[in-house]
Amino acid sequence: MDTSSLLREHGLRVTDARVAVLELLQGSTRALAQHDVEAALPGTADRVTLFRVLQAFEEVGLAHKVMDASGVACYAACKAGCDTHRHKDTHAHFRCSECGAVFCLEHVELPKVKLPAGFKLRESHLELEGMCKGCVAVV
Amino acid sequence: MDTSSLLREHGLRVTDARVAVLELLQGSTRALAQHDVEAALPGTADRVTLFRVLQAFEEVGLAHKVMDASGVACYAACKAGCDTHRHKDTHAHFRCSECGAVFCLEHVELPKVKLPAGFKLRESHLELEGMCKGCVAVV
DNA sequence: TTCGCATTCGCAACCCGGTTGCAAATATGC
DNA sequence: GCATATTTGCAACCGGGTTGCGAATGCGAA
Repeated sequence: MDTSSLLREHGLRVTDARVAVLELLQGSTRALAQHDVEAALPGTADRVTLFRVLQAFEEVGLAHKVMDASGVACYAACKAGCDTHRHKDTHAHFRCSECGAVFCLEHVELPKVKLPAGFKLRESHLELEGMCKGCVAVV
Repeated sequence: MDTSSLLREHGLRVTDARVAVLELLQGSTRALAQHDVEAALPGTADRVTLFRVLQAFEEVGLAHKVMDASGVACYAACKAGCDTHRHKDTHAHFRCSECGAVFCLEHVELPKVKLPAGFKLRESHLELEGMCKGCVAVV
């Protein structure tokens, strides 16, 4: 599926900024902060536009949003199976404590947890922390 | 163990702000944002002081820091077994999507996960999301 | 191809949590 | 009670996130 069709299919108009960002996300193994996107696509769009593009992607189910260790939002392209109302909900993330990169891990089984009485579970996310391949290599 | 001794034991001087904040955290079932602490202890200390108190608690192992859904830091008193260099590392948090509260869950088993080649795991955190007792009751 | 309208963009400005530098206040050991 | 290292409060700064609004643009219809 090409990028433009993918955008249209999710109800978004096709613009330079959106195409560029979506392709960037799709080509990345890690989740990118707005900051990273700005750096990777210099001069492509205003920071507000990037903010809105990423926000829109999350709303329509084109990208996941995940917080890095310091609380800044990072985005990763969704795989097929996500849509506006329901993102793939069993999802794991790996955060590198060296470089701060966030990686998405697919196919992770999550444990059953018993919650205190009265609590209702909706989603589970497993957050892993350690060193990524690149940083292990450097040290 | 009383609060003052606990502070001294962790190498911190005993001050009004620290005692008040530590007791607040210990008496709370949920993790508190700096904002919450300010609201709970009006006039006790400047926001910078609260920031530094919470920061100090985390450094010496008196409190855990955990991000809420929007990336703001929340703190919860550590149970015995945490120290300066090593916080209890298998820990689960429950975030209420209604009120934003963060609860700590003890005694949760985490699954083994196989990471991509070259990655090194150090800690795991399970993040659960849903509705807390109070919010379920309201709806 | 051109037109019209709804959407999107860029800018300026604002908000808020987090953070620092520094001088005044204070906890602690003697 | 004194000296000193730590802690506090203030003012100010920072950066990510967010909004309002007029200008530019995508896209369906003519």
